Amino acid sequence: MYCMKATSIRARVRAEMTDEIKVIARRHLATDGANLSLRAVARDLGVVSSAIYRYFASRDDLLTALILDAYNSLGQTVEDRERAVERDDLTGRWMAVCDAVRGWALERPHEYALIYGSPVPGYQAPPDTIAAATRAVTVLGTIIQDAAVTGRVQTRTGPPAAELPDEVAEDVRRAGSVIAPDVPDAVTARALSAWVTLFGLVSFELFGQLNNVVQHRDEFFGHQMLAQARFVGI
Amino acid sequence: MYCMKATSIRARVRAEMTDEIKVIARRHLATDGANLSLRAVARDLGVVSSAIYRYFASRDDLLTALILDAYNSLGQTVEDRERAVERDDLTGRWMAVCDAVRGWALERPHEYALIYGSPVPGYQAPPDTIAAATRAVTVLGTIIQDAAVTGRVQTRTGPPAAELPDEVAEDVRRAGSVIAPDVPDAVTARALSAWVTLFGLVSFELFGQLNNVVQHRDEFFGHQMLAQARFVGI
DNA sequence: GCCAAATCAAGAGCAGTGCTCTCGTCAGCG
DNA sequence: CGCTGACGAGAGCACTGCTCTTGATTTGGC
Repeated sequence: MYCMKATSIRARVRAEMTDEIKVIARRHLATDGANLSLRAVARDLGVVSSAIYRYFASRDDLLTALILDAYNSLGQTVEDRERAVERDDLTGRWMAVCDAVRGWALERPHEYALIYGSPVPGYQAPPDTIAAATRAVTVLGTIIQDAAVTGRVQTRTGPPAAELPDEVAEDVRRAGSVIAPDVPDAVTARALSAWVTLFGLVSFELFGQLNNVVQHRDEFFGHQMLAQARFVGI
Repeated sequence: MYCMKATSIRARVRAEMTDEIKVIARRHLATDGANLSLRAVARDLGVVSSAIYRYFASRDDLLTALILDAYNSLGQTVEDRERAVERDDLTGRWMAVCDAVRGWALERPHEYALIYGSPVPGYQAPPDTIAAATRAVTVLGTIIQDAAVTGRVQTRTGPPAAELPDEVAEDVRRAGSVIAPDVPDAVTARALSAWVTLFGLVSFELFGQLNNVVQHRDEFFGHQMLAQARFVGI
């Protein structure tokens, strides 16, 4: 019978309502900026403001839900775009990741700001958030892992680099232990650096730090990220 | 006579009042986070809220003033710290800049977020703001310029790097033309990349993206920035 | 030295916000 | 089929940014 469905009717319409709130909230985020108004969302939904509180305990709760969705959306996008590249094309895979991140960010600047901009006042990252945040960087880990096991990673790029201090080696090893265990620490360290550069550049572009400096955004980004690939050693 | 002073008494107390408002606003920024309340500032100042509007046309105006001050404070700090290093020690000068930026940011996280985090909703950068924002990066430009004129810059670091596309070379040349005219375009491009990495890393640290990943923040930062110096070619 | 003019702080008030509490209503569950 | 729990509406509180008016105080020109 219908009533035996895994989710009761009540639970289903509740989930639908929750989704609808998030959709409208995202729309408001895209137009009005970061200062999301619960009351405005309620108005758009044709409902009184207090009704929202049946679904989200507070405005911060709503924002947290949007943050989680954003991390997952970015992660999904990166995964999909990277998967479409031939496995052997390591540079192509890295560039696909970079383009996916930037493209996603340019399409949803306010959602990007939500997760990679200044954290909201009371910024506590729930555990499930950090799991979702890991998805994108995991893709990068897989790339350098593949590079390492197929012996196609340069361990020495550039002039005699500084040796890794023990503390740094420790951090780097722990960070790479799960997804990139066969990658030399020095390469993992450079990959983390490239990761930072990727998001640094996207943030600079989105937050206006490149205004009046860089005109050809696509070409500049592409070149710098390619240089990062060479720097990492793939 | 006293009355002949260049600034009238009125103008002087006005400047003092303006400063006092900014000081209290900065304090509120440090404690309460980014959502600065004009009324709370007025309360702390022992004045009614509408009185603030004699000195700042709006809350955004106050924030803009704080942003300008923050840029100048950061620029001043970077300039001072870099000046203290011996001119010939190019790596030391670069590291001093990096440490100055990070130290300044760690001391005033909310002011850093104000200028390098997500821009406030209606984000229009007044012309004087971009001038102040240039101070810090100018120091970096001077370093690579000094490196270039003394012939101590590696133009080829690492494996055969990608050639600079014309559009990128154009942007890079314009960016470096004033303060670093003798630096090869490829080096300027890498310096810009290092600059992005510096602020990317500071932002990641401040905005919580390094939580549960990097434990030894000082050592990690120091190593990565040293690696950037090598990457740039100094 | 006086007086008009400019400047100032105070207060009331408006529209908006997040959030809480209460109160009928109605529909899904047992 | 009846009950109970979830639900939306509404009022209300404390707060916000901002505007306007009012009365006091200072300033600068005569």
